[in-house]
Amino acid sequence: MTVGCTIGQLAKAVGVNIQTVRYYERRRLLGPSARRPSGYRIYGEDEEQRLRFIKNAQALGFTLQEIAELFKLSVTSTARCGDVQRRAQAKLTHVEAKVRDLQALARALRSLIRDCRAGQPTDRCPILKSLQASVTRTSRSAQRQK
Amino acid sequence: MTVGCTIGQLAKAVGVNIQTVRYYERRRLLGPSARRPSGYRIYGEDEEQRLRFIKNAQALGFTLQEIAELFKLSVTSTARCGDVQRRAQAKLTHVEAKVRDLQALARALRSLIRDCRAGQPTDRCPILKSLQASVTRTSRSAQRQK
DNA sequence: CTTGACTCAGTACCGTGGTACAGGGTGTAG
DNA sequence: CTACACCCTGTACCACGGTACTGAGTCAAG
Repeated sequence: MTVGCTIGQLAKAVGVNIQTVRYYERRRLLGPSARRPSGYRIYGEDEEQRLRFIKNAQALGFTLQEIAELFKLSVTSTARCGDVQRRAQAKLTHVEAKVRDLQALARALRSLIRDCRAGQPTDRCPILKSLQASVTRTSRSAQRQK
Repeated sequence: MTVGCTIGQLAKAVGVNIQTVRYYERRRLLGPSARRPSGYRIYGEDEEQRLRFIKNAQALGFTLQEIAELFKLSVTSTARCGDVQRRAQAKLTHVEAKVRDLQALARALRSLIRDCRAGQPTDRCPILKSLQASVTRTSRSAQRQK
C-alpha cells in the first residue's frame, strides 16, 4: 500500500500546481518522504494530508507563516492544544471584526442605493455625495462639497 | 481655513508613510489639490478625507484597485446617477458575498475552537485533526479573489 | 531504441502594497 | 547667511504567494 506518488500525482490529487508544491518545500512546509535514485520526489499519504491541511488552513485565512507555526506546534511535544486554540481564537476575533465592518458598509451602500433617483447627473447623485462621509465616520468635520 | 498642508503633514495626520501617499498618487488614487511654484504638493481637507477613505476601505478588505473603482463612480462627470447606482449595487453584491465567505469561515473556526479541550497534547487536538480532514465544504474563495 | 510525458534544479517573473535610497532643490528659524 | 528639516523625481528593493521558463535527466509504452 501507499507505494508513493510523484509530485505531479500529488499536485493533481489535491488540485494544486506542481510549482506550488515545490514552493511549499522551499518554505519548509512540505517535503517528500523520500527520493528515488534519480532524484524524483516521492510522496505518501502523510504528505497528501499535510498538503490538504495547508490548503484548508489557507481557506480559513491563515498565512503560510502561520501554518508553519501550527505545524511547529503539532511537532513540539510540550505544546498543548490550548496553543492551537488560542491562535484559532485570535484569527476568529479578527474575522468577526471584519464581518461587522463589512456589514456596516453593506448597510451604508444599501441605504445609498435606496435613496438614489436614477437619471440625475452624477453631481447630484446622493450616493456620491455621501460616499466618503459614510465610510469615514472617524472624522466628522468636512461635509462641504468641492 | 484650509490653507493646505504638505505631504509630510498629511501623512502624519492620517498616520501613513509619505512614500505611501506618493504611491497612491502613482496609482491615481490621490493627488495634491495644487502645487507650489517649487513643486511641493499641497493637500487640503478633501484630500485628507480621501486618504482616510482609502485606509478605511482597505481595512474593510478592498484592494486599491477596487477603491479606485469606487472613486471612479464619483469622478465620471458624464455618468448618470443610474450608472452609479448600478455600480454601487455591484459593489454591494461583492461586499455581501465577502460577508458570507467570512461568516462561513468564522463558523468553521468557532466549531473547531468549541471542540477543543485545551489541556490535551497537540497530537489529539481536534483543530489540527479537522484541518487535515476536509473543512472545505464551504467557500473556496475566502481570502483570494480577483 | 525512440518518443513523449514527466521530473529535476535553478532562476526569473508576476501582482499587490508598500518602503528605502540617491542626489538634488526648497523653506525657514536663528 | 547658514543650518537643517523638509520636499522633489526616479529607481530599486521588500514580503507574499505563487507561476513560468530553461536545459537537462528519467521513465514507460510501443
